[in-house]
Amino acid sequence: MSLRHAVLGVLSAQPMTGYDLLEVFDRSSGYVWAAGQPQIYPELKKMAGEGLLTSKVLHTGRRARRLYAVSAKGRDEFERWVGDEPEYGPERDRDSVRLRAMYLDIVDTSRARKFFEGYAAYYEDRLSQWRQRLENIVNGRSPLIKARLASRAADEHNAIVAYKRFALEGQIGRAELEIEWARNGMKLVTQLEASRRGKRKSVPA
Amino acid sequence: MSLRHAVLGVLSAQPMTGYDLLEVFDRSSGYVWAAGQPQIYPELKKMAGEGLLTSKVLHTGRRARRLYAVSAKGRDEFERWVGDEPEYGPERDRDSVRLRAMYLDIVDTSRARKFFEGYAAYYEDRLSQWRQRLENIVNGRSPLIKARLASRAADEHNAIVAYKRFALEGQIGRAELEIEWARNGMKLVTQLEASRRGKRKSVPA
DNA sequence: GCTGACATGTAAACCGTTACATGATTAA
DNA sequence: TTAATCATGTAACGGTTTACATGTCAGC
Repeated sequence: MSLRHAVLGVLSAQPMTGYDLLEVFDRSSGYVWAAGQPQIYPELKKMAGEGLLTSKVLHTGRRARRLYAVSAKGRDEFERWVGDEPEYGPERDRDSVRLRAMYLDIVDTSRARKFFEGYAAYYEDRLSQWRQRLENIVNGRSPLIKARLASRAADEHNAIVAYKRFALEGQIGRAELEIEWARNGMKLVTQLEASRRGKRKSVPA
Repeated sequence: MSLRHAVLGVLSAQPMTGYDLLEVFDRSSGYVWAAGQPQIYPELKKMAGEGLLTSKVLHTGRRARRLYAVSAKGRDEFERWVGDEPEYGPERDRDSVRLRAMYLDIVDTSRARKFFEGYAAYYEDRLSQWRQRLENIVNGRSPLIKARLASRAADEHNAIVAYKRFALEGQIGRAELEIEWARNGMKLVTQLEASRRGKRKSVPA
């Protein structure tokens, strides 16, 4: 149930519409929480209903848009959540990639190699996204970080940037590790191919 | 929807009851997929209904137990799944810990430190579980790996063990990385505490 | 007039979690 | 006899995904 906290985190920098939030939660944004459109709109409505958000309709040129902002209650709830001990749910102990990797012996080596290539490609993509986001945060070019810093005291700026940077460095480190794992996986496939060939040669001789 | 594939993977080593599977999918087993009891039993029933598993009731001494085994159809489905290109769903781009870490500036430093300590403790626990499982697999002491090797040709044993080992080494590497990240987080908290104290001292002077 | 970005939603299905529920067997 | 382990389930709820659905506005 972190979607609402992710929403509170983003909106605490700046009021936004559902459409704006969709962009932030898009997988390619480099943010650490992904969510689709059929999740965002109902959640915003629900949160407004619970008093965590306030909203008003804007009529600026284009079609009417609803702008959401964090209420005092929302700020409290977010602070409570960040400070609370996280519970480590079972979803952290579920990894379909590692699960698959355990059984690659039952498919041929070309499939196994493709599997690792795809995994590396996936994390290379994440890596570039996260690196870009990190850069935009440390050099203050991201509109969101700009708005956030503007709303906070100058002596807090250091910590605000430091934690965001640190979280993204964690993502980057993980991505690098997974890419390395995948590369080692490709090497393993090659080794297994060689040892199999070796055996086949020696048996018929 | 990997629970069924996790089940097929485990049962492909050896037929088992739901209760046995629960032990394997328990978070402390060091297996790479966690699932609870209200998930396992209905899923087994469903899979048997779809012809992926066969089952028979055992009356050996204790209370009647239902033993499940992978059918030919189940074996095919599992092979298909392992060989298929995985789709990388949005759940891979969701990390409530990193999300929280981004906003630690709004809580006091003792909370932030506790957060990182808890995260390190969590992965230290995982680490010891995975290391133990890895050891049991490479030295062939795990009953599951024994059964699996017994059911397969000798020239396949090498690859079977190698992939399982490699997957677990991936989990271990990730755990080590996360522990290091958490330790660096604690250092960051200390640094931020120091720089804040420094500022407070200099301002009233 | 059409395409693409803007902007917001609903419905059904699926997966997973928490809580509830039951009963047999074995060892202390 | 009582607690722990064995053994199997159901009900209600909550979160996520896929597919469906609608309409505006700007630029080509």
